[in-house]
Amino acid sequence: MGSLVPFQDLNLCPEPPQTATIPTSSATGATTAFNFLTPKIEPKQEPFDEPTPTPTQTVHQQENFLFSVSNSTPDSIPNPETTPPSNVSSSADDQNALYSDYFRISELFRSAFAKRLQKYGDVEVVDPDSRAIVPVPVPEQSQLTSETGPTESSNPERALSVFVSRKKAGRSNELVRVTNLGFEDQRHFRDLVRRTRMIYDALRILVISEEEKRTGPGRGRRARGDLKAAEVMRDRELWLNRDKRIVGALPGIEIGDVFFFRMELCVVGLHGQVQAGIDTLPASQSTSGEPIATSIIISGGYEDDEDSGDSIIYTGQGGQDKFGKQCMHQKLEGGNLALERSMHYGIEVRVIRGLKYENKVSGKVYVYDGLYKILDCWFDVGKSGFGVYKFRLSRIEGQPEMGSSIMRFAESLRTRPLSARPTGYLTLDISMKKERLPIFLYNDIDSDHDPMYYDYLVNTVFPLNAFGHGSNGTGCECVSGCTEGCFCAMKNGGDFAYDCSGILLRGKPVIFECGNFCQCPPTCRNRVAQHGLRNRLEIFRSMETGWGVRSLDLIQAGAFICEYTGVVLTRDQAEVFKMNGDTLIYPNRFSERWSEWGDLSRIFPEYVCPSYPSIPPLDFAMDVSRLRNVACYISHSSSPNVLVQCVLYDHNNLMFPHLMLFAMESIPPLRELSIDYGVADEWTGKLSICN
DNA sequence: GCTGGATCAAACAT
DNA sequence: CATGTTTGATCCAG
Repeated sequence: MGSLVPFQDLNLCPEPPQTATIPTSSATGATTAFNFLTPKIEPKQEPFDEPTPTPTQTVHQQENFLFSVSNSTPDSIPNPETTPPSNVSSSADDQNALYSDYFRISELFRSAFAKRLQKYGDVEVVDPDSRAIVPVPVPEQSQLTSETGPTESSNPERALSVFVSRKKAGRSNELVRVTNLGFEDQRHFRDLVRRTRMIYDALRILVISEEEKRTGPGRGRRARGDLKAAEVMRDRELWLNRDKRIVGALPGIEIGDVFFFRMELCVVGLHGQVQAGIDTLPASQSTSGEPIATSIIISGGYEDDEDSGDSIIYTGQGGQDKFGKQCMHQKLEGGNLALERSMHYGIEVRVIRGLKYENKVSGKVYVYDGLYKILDCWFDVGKSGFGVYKFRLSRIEGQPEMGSSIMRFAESLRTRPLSARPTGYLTLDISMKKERLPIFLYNDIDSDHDPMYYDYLVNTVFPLNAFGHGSNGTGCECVSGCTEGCFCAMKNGGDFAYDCSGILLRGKPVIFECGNFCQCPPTCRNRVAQHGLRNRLEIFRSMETGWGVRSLDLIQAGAFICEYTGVVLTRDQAEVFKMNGDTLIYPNRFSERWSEWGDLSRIFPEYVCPSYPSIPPLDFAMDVSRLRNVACYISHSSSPNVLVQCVLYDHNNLMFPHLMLFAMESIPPLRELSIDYGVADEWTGKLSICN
């Protein structure tokens, strides 16, 4: 173990392609087997060429060499990433207009939601009066209003205040259930939710950092970025699911999704109350004049709750003083009445659990745990001696495992891995203590030990001449840590790339972290990726993706995950290695997901986008044949949850940046990580056809 | 349309 | 760090 193995002896493609099954119906989109112990992609065109547009590529299966990429006519398979939904508009001009507006979420959602549901999904209007669920067609979508946005502001400082207009729209009173979404629609809504949450996070962090800039660091009360971001998005009608009151599952939201703020739940429409635990269609808006409950949050605020996972005894609301002590009897009104009525009509409720989580300084994280039926309702005397309403809820069967129990399980894995999972671990640290946190290797499905046979490479190996290029003495002199406007901040375009807790604010062509030539301490906020792992990772074996990577910790959106390491080869060197059949990575192929992260200018044109210096295209390859790190086992997805960001810190040669991986969304524990390797998307479909 | 009350927040002070 | 305090935003009922 741990010794170098000649590449001839390596079995890089141990699995026949037939066993590399590609999921075709998973709601998470296509996480496919693209890493280096699973089928190898052999590009036909020159590796250093610009990546060809994905719609023109398809993948064919070959006899002994697995797969190859070849060109085909562009019209073969439309790429959902670049092709606007075909059923949304008819004329070419409309298509173009829609495409250019693709990222304007509100319009997209309004049109896509109404029309897509009409075409693919069943929308049922829930009618309590008839005690039946009646399918009805979705009303014709109203004309898109083209708003004239606020006048452009050339001053970035003013950008935030410009966001807020005074237009408000309430929630809809139409009670609806969404079912039978096709794969494409699931993926569409998933991307929509993902983009919405990304905007929310970017805005939230922006508000906090702008406020900090104004008042100075650590002075006064911190701005409530969670509230402000939601307000801005509501004014811009960027909240999801406001035009329909959805009962049951929400399109684009999966069981196990984790949210960091209550307002985030409002923004995506999972739960519309800022503080209240029971969300309802209010009596005043219900056709029957009765309130109907749609979702609840169980968060530990009521002493009479009893939560055993699949079954819950949930206490109604009310009867508490301002400190949360029961001080009077509850009444059968509002949310309590709504839960009773939902039980009466057999309407299921979404359940969200609020959990304390160590990574979060205060407050809670919120996990969507799926749908529950209300079985029973009674009036009881609570622990404090006052009357409370109680509801017995039971989880509907056949749903994926609860996110909250996965989080509990991950917690036990972190502390006592061997007692939580006695068998299956091949090693409890494949990095052999080279990383600052151990990386588990786990396989409970076959006898493959392959990752054990490589030396672990914690830092990328650069060519010697990488350090020769103008790298002498260019650093800051901030002895007590970098501040706004310092030398290193200017190198990054005036702003640091990270917030104070190391969250990536905004993707850039390259980030200049402080390094050897800087006077600042290791704790400087401009040093993030160079410090290595912050989350405990695990390489695991799966039926779907061969080897994959997941985290035992909850990863916050924008957080650093790990570096993608290897031995950097120049173009000439790569030619030689390629002939050896070595496994090479071509960084210029990675899809540039960093450009999406934190970029508000696509949504808010008045938000002035700082201009970045152009950097030379990535013109190197990386050898991972013998030395590699955990990143090499991350699977490919065309709708990934991890992005690649170039970072420099130990040298200043723009030709050879570090490839650093950051989370594109909140990633729950034990959910597989994925990168967009930039390979053709269609081979997902092709492979499933071939198989 | 306005207003006030209720509400299983979130951040900070103690 | 558990508990209290402060500042909130939204929704709904009247």
